[in-house]
Amino acid sequence: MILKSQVEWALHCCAILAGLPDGRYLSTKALAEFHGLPKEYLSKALQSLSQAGFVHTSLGPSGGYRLAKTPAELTFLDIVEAVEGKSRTFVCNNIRANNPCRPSGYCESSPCAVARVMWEADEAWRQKLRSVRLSDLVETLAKDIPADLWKSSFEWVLERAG
Amino acid sequence: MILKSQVEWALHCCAILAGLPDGRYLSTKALAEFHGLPKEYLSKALQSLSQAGFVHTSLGPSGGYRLAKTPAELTFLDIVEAVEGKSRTFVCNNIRANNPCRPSGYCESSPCAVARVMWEADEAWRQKLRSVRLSDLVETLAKDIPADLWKSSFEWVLERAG
DNA sequence: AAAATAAAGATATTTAATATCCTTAATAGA
DNA sequence: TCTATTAAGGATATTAAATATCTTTATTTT
Repeated sequence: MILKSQVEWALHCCAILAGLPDGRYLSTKALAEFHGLPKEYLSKALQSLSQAGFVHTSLGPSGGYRLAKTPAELTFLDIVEAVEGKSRTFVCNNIRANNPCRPSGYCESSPCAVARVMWEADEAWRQKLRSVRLSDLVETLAKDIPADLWKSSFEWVLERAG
Repeated sequence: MILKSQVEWALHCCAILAGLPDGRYLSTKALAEFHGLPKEYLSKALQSLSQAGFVHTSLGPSGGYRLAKTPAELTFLDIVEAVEGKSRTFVCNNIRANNPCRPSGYCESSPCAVARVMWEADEAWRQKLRSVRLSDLVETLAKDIPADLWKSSFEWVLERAG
């Protein structure tokens, strides 16, 4: 069980968009080039963010994406769920219902105990993702690299932002 | 991203094995029949548990599986990891390394900030799974179904246990 | 009018999950 | 000793999901 690589892409793209000045847009092409990703496929991840309402889009030359919310209003969970979907990572097939000793017509009152635990773990995962904001990520990313690389990266981005 | 259904199977099988009297074994055939699962494929999940050292096996007629530890010594995480593997659910492809502004030869000092958060969430998931023991599951399962169904189920199992 | 863009649908390609089948070695019981 | 039954593991097939690529369309800026 491994998350789609699109999750990683979307998080990095949002981090870049977070640094974009108000009113400007960054295209799929620029985001793909900056991260060394396949443009067409990255586009699908960005479409997911758009459908979830986390980015605004603009058409035509100088079009592209910008965040629809402030970086403090966006969490990891928002972005992960936009790309990966909101369904739980454990699916209960209710195999207890196959127990040959069951009276026919017997019906469970509650979800399977196995599923309940797995879903609690899933929720712990989501809770952690919910607790980290995009603004936290940007802050950490900035600390992790030399200031001049940070600066030149945003110059590179701004040259391509419409 | 969804866990293998074998995870669900392994957890239910361990719960049954937890109720098996000392020294007795339950075969793949019986476990598959009890849960309505494909015997050959379930066998692979049980082999994973065996390789991880959580069950003992016995060959020949009246052979099969029994737990290698007490239900209190086995956690959800043990069983999930035996079947699903221990690798993290988020793989970092280090796409920050593709940043065109990077000086060649530049080397990161720490893992990517995106990955660090995703791995913390992964760890929260594991921590929750680590906190629930097989004995807890058995207790809950027993509470969830009528006592007579519980009893007849174990009679069914014991009739087939070598 | 021309060029660039996002969106979305169609279609491959690759990888992982889900099986099934077969052979081998071990073992219990007749 | 013989037979039936078992786990283990390898080989292979099938199905579903992830990863891409290509094309068309509508929109918008210049």
